[in-house]
Amino acid sequence: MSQSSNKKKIPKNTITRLSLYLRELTRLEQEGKKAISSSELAELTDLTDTQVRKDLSYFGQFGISGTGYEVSPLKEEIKNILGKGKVLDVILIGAGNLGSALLSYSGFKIQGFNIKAAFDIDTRKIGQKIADVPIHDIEKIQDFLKKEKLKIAILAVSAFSAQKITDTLVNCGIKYILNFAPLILKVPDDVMVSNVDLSRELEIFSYFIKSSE
Amino acid sequence: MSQSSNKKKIPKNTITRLSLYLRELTRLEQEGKKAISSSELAELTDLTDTQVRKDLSYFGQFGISGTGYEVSPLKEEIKNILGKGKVLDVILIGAGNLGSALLSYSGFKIQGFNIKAAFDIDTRKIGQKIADVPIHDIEKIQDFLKKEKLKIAILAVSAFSAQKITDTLVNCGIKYILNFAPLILKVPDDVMVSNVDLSRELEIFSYFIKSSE
DNA sequence: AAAAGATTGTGAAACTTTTCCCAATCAAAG
DNA sequence: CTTTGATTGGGAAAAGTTTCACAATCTTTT
Repeated sequence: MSQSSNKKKIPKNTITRLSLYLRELTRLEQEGKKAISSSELAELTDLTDTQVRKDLSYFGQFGISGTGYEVSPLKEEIKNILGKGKVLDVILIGAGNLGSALLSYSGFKIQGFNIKAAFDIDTRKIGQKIADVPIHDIEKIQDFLKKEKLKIAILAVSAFSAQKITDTLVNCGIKYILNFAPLILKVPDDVMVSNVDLSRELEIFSYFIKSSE
Repeated sequence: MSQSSNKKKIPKNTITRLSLYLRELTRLEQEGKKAISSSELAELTDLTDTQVRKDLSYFGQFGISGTGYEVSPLKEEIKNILGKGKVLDVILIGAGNLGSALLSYSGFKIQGFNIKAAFDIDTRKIGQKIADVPIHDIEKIQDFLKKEKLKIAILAVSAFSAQKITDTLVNCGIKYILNFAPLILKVPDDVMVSNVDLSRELEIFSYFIKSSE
């Protein structure tokens, strides 16, 4: 991705942590809390106060010396930084076990992501709906993306078919892929892939168990 | 003095990448490939040749100058480093949408992880089986863990109940938690938590979309 | 109105991870 | 058996990230 920047370089994990701050601030706002210090926010997110302040400092000065940060305004700032002003439409490829669970997962909608349509190869699923999302024939992806200019796809298909589908998606203008298939997708430089590999997470535990024995 | 610990510190991501190498090597072995160079392996994993060599060098010298690495032996070495000699039993808490999908997900078993039992609060599910895994009353976790000495739990419950269940798990000797609930779990220092937050992944995309506009 | 107390924002230092680079090594060819 | 070519392993440099430390700033107290 093109890192257009005359500003300071922002660590990758800062973005991940902003997301964490946003979650806590949203909760705090609901609980009626007005202000919070960096050390309180750090306590809630298992980070350090310096880390919180440094992360925020990449984007501006939001705090008040002696008091801390006002919850609501800071929440809005972070929402803005993360581009969460409007609902983002995404498509889901693969309505199997995992895909179906993702369709039913309310978290996406709560967080402002709308699964506009799902696609599958299974004729028994095509035409049906899961959690109000229609499941289309996977052959129709191209037609669909020609009309709807979406940029994000969630890929919940087998490792076997993932690369072929990815090529199609990239061809149709998809720029961001959340990939659940256990393989490294080959994409052009201007396409961003984030991998969620469930077995890998356990494998890391396995290493630490081994190391502690 | 003289605590001469010769162990170099191993970067956290090195372990994650080992897992990646293992996946590719397993595939390559099946395809009958005998040897591979660091640059070929890098190509397959979207990394650099130096990175591959450096990662492996933390654990020993497995390569042959001029030739590269022998696929099968290297695969075995990494399996060993990751402690994947034997099947690891885990438990799953929460048999809702996501939990059910995880129970049906064949990847865990393929990778040597066995979901020994699932636990839920829903009386309609208790006593049933999903993908051959019995679902027990969540109240029985303590009894179960007293008999079965497992160390890993997968937590697929709501954010609301996650901390309370975590406290119970930690009390019963669980040391590794793969957490799908969108919150930061508070655990003692000797317990390791890995978070999978699906909305957060999309949020990161959202940031980059915003930045590129 | 001044002093005491709390907390931010940020350069600089410390630490971590990745990348560079090349001597050493091994295989294959001449 | 010597040269050529390929490739590793790892020290050192570079790049990236986190932590430290403290002046500046705002609030509260006296």
